[in-house]
Order: sequence, then structure tokens, then C-alpha cells
Amino acid sequence: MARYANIIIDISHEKLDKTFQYRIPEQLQAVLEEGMRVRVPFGNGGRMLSGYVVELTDTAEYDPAKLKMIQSIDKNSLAIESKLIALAAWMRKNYGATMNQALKTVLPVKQKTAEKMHRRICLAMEQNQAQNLLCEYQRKHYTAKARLLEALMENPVIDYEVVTKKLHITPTVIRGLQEQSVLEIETQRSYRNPIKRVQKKEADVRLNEMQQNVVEAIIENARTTKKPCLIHGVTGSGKTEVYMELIAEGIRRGRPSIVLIPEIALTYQTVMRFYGRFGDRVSIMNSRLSPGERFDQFERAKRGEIDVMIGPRSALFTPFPKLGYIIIDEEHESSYKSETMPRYHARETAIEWARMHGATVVLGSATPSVDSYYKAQQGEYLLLQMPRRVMQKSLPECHIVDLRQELAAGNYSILSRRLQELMTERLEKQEQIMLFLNRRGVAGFVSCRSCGYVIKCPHCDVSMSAHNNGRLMCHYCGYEQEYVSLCPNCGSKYIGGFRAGTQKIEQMVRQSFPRARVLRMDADTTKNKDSYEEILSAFANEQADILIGTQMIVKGHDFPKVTLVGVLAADLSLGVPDYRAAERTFQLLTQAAGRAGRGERPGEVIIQTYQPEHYSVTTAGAQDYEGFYEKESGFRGLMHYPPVWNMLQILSTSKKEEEAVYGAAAMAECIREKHGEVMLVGPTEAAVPRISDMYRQVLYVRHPDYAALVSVKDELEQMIEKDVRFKNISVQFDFNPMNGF
DNA sequence: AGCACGCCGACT
DNA sequence: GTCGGCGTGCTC
Repeated sequence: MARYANIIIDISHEKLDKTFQYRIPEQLQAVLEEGMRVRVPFGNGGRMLSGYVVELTDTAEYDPAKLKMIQSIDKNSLAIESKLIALAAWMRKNYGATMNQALKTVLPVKQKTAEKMHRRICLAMEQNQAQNLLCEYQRKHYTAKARLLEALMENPVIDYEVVTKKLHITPTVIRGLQEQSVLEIETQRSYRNPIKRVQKKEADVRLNEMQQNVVEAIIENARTTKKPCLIHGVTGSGKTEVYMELIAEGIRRGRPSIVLIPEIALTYQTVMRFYGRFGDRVSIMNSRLSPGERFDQFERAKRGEIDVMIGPRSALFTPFPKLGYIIIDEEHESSYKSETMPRYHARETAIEWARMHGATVVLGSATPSVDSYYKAQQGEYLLLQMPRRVMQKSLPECHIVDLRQELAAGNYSILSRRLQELMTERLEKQEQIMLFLNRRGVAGFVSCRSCGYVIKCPHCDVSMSAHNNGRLMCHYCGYEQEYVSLCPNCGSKYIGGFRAGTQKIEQMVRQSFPRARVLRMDADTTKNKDSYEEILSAFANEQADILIGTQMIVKGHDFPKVTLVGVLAADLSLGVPDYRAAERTFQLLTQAAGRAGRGERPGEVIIQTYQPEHYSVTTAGAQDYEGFYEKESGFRGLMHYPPVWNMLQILSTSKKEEEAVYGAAAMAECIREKHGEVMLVGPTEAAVPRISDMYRQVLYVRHPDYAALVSVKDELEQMIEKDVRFKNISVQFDFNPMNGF
């Protein structure tokens, strides 16, 4: 039975944005739970405030003599906040993080800052009356009051921020004047809906039989077992209509829904479809929203003014008081995994959140993650298949081209003969082409052809990339230096970039097809937010014949005129040193292929590769998910990888190399000593041994049960707290990682 | 955020 | 001396 409770008073102000520890009175020992709202004495005056129990613990983190007692449990708590706090506690436990880190992800809005933005100060008296008062203040040398009053006479309404920051007036002064009714603070809150409304409600769409069956199965499941559902539906099978039908069903039960979409796929088109169906009861969240707008949307959700929230990972924490469905589209996307602590996965977190709400999670993908499909096979998820495209459109025809044979035949171009032929044909027919490459920049690393020396970042130990501004850059820390014309190691002038990037390909394509209009889209051409939409809509409006790009062109957008997709080198993603490389390759190839033939004319796909016999290439070429899954899950089981086993990746970083090494070694020893049951790999240098002058060591722990890994994490957290040598070492946990450290 | 505390100029 | 404005720092 815990003796102390860590309590967060109000997330309103940064200085209070931490926990305070209190004693738990005897009569509450048995009933108090994490997430509960309580009344506690706070501050010198002992005034009573409400706070949330964030953690129950036995260790006093503060002088126990100074700890005060919790007064009571607050009964009129808004259930939703306690639930979110409980969710944060769950995340802390299952992913490893401090409670504050977890709380900040779950309650991302600084509520008062958002309100402050709307807060204005206005003069509450006549000019001449104010003039008199001003004279009086000046006479009495009330400098602050005079300053404020003078400003108010010039401009009767001023933002609260301006008053405190620019005029240097403290809240004490403002409150004083407010009490004397010299001024008023207006906190009018005008809701801004970031999407302009245009449309009337679309007539309910007719679902085909396949869609209808899926909808009925999910609704039935939501009434009974509430298992997470996984929809495996090929591109173009009409998953979005299914989602909308489910959302509508939730609304009929008075339960709103959350739709998670990778930010990159959150396009105008997608949003408009939901808007057309649900009107302004839909709210969209994206990274362009200001904190104020974000807050408004959350506030509307709390009050039940919206039925659907659409957004990326963070939209999961929309504080709906009730919840119908949590829909996760493109569930295999790695953007659902957080890259900062707590490194939570939106899918698992959604399942927990849905459990707390009695809601149902619906996952959808054309290429489900091996993780989810495995769970479906185990009966943990309900699997639903949508194997056909709507309107009897056929899947594109797929050809695999062996690049080794091209080389043998004397073709040194990045475009195979087959691809060139088909491109010529499409250009003649005025159809569009997409060329896809999993790489960016003019070229990859720069190396010397005489001695093999590779230019690396002095801070991160990774290869520097050549950029079009003629400089070399480190992708991890941003370090830049001049391009070199002579090898720093041997002085040879045969130093340069290898492997083509999108820019190089653009040049080559322009050379081979001088009359074609070419667009390029990659991280470099989409630096500012809008250029992304601009390029895509230019291509959609047929202002170009060929679109060349990285991953980002294969997601979301529908281009009906595209009838040829070329994957230039499937190997690039296969070569990544990661156990998920094959899975990622299969997904990329399938998605790229899915871009072809979305319109009336059938599509064709060319996959160029040096490994045409690799199963992820062959199965993607044959549009055979099952075949891929069988091979891949077999491999994972054999090698004890997730999802068959679970894996915990641990990173130890420090400014000093020996400290990072010590941290990893000490943790490894602790694991060997106390958790002999797990499989331990490492410690070793991370794939990137140094980032921004921080040395990095990694450990991998594996075990069939997730819970075993959680207890390893708990053990390590305790050890770290005790061992003073960890003072300058930072440790990060990543459960079932999507990316290596 | 809100409250106490302490500094400092103004005024009976 | 005392009164009151106004900035600072702390709250388990």
C-alpha cells in the first residue's frame, strides 16, 4: 500500500508543471488511484486546490516532515482528465519515461497559455475620468499603474500578453486595477475552425456488398467482444467509406470517433471527404495548427460539439468524454511510433485508451504491419479482408527487372531498357509516369575511388551527404562543410559522390526525354510546408508528365492519369541494417504499385532491383500479401524477433565515451544478474555511434512476453536512480522499436 | 497562478 | 516611523 501520492496541481503554469508529493490519509489508502482528482492544501496560506494523482509511491522524494496530507477525493472531477492521467500512467509503465514526459504527451496543451492568447485588457471608464485618475497616479508616483492607464487611454483594448511583456506590468498591478474596476479583462473565446466550410451534406453513400459486410462485422464486434479490428484492404477497395459508416454508427449511439492518419496523407482531398459527410462536426488537427487553435478544438471536443477528430498520432489524445471508434488508417506507418519519450506506439496506446472507454479500435491498411497481422492470426484482433478494388478496377500489372542483366548488357543508365520503352510509350499516349527512389540529395556519401576514404561528420561518425549548394552536410546534426576536390587522405582527385539521388535522376530523365515535363519531389524541394501540396497539385492538374520522388510521393494522393510507376532500386530499402527492412520494402513496393492505374486506364509497374529473387520483391510484384507474411513471420519467429518475441532496445548516451560504455555495461550486468530469463545482445556501439558529440551505446533485450521486458525496464530504472555514476548518463528505452538508435 | 515577503519612496 | 506599490520567489 503506497504511502505517498505524487500530485499535479494544475498544468496551467510552467512553474507548477511538476508533481508535488503528499501523504495519503489512512481512510483513503485503499481507495485512492492514479488519475483521481483530489483536494489538497497548497502554498503558505494553505488554500485548498484540486490536483490529480499522477503516481502512488513509497519513496519520499521530498523532506517527509514537510509533506502535507491529502484532504479528500474530489467527486465532481471531470472524468476525462482523470482518464487521460491514467493513460499517461499506463504509458509511463509500458514504455519507460518520467511521469512528466508522459503527461506532456497526453495533455499537450498548456491550457492557460491558450486562454491567455484571447485575453484582453480594456478600459472600463470614460476618457476624462481616466485622465483624472492618471493625474492622481502620476502625483502618487504609481509608476506601473500610470504606465498602464496611459497606454489604455491611447488604445482602450490591449492584449494581456502585450501588457505584461512589453509594458512590464505584473499581474498584481492588473488585478489591483481590475478590482477598482478601472479595467476589465475580457476572455472572449472565439472558436476558430481551421477548415473553411463550403459544402452541404453529401447524400449517404451506397456501400458495396464487401464494404457492407465489413461494416456489419465490426459493429457486431463493437457490441460484443470489442476486439481491435484489422481491415486488410487493397488500395482502392474503399476503406474510407467503411470508416465513415462506422463513425456514423458511433454518432447514432452518441459516441464520437477519432481517426488517425499519417500527417503526410492528411491532404485536402482526404479531409474534404470527411467534411462532405459530417460537415462542421468534423475537426482537423495538424502540425500547422497554433496552440490556440489546438486548444479550441480540444475544448470543443470536451463539450461534445464535434463528432469526429481527424489527425496524426497526437490526435489520439482528443479529450472526448465518450468514444465510439478509434480508426487508424495506414496502420503500418512508422509515424505512429513516437520518436521521443515516452516512445509509445499509437496502435497499442489506442487499444488501451479504447479499453478504458469501452470503444473499439479499427486498423486499416493495404499492407498491414507484420505485428498486426500476427495478432490477427493469433485471434487477438478480428481480421477483415477487402481483396477487391471498387468498380471492378483491376490491379496493375507488375514487371520485375534484373539490374544485373542490364549492366551485363552494357546499359549503365539508372533506367532499364524496359522502363525506357514503357516511358516513351506513355509519353506518346500523354499518360503520366511516377518514378520512385528511396533516397534524397544529389548523391549519397562522398568517397575516394583511389583509397576508399569516406568523408564523415566529425561529430556523428556518419557519412556526409553532398548537397546541391555544393556543400557537404550531416543529416543527423546538420553540420556543414565545403565540398572537397582532393581526397584528404591520399590527395587523389578521384573523389566524388556515388549512387544517384532524385536530383541526379531528374537530370538523366531530362536528358533522355528532353520534351517531357518533369517534376521532382523530395525533402529538398519541399522544405516549406506549402510546396508539398503545390507540387502534388501541379502533377494532379497534369502540368507535368513525370513525377520523380522519394517515399513521400507514394502516399495518399490519387493521380488517375498515372499508368506507369517505376521503382528505380528496390534494394535501397532492403539494404538498411534493420530486421524490418524486408517488411518496409514490401510495403513501399506495394504502395508504389498501388499508385498505378487508379483511373480508367489500367496501370503497369516496373520494379528494378539487383535482388529479383528476394521474397519481398517477388511477393510485392505478385501483389501477394499472404505469401509475404508467411515468409516474413517465419523469419521473425526463427530469429526471435517481434512480433513473435518482444524486443526492448536500450540506449545509453553521454558526452564522455567511457560513461556511455559504463552505463550500457552496468545495465547489461544488472540484467544478467536479475533477469537470466531474457535474451541479451550487446552492449555495443549504436548504428550511429555519436550524434552531436554524444556517445551512444545500445543493448537489446528479447523475450516472448512483453511483461518480462517491462520488469527489466523497471529494474533498470531503479538501478539508475541508485547508482550515482548515472548522473551524466541518459538512458532511453524503446519497446519493439521501429527504427534503430 | 496566487500568495507572502521585503524593498523602497511618499506622506502624516 | 508607517503605508502601500511593486518585484521576487516559493508552493509538497
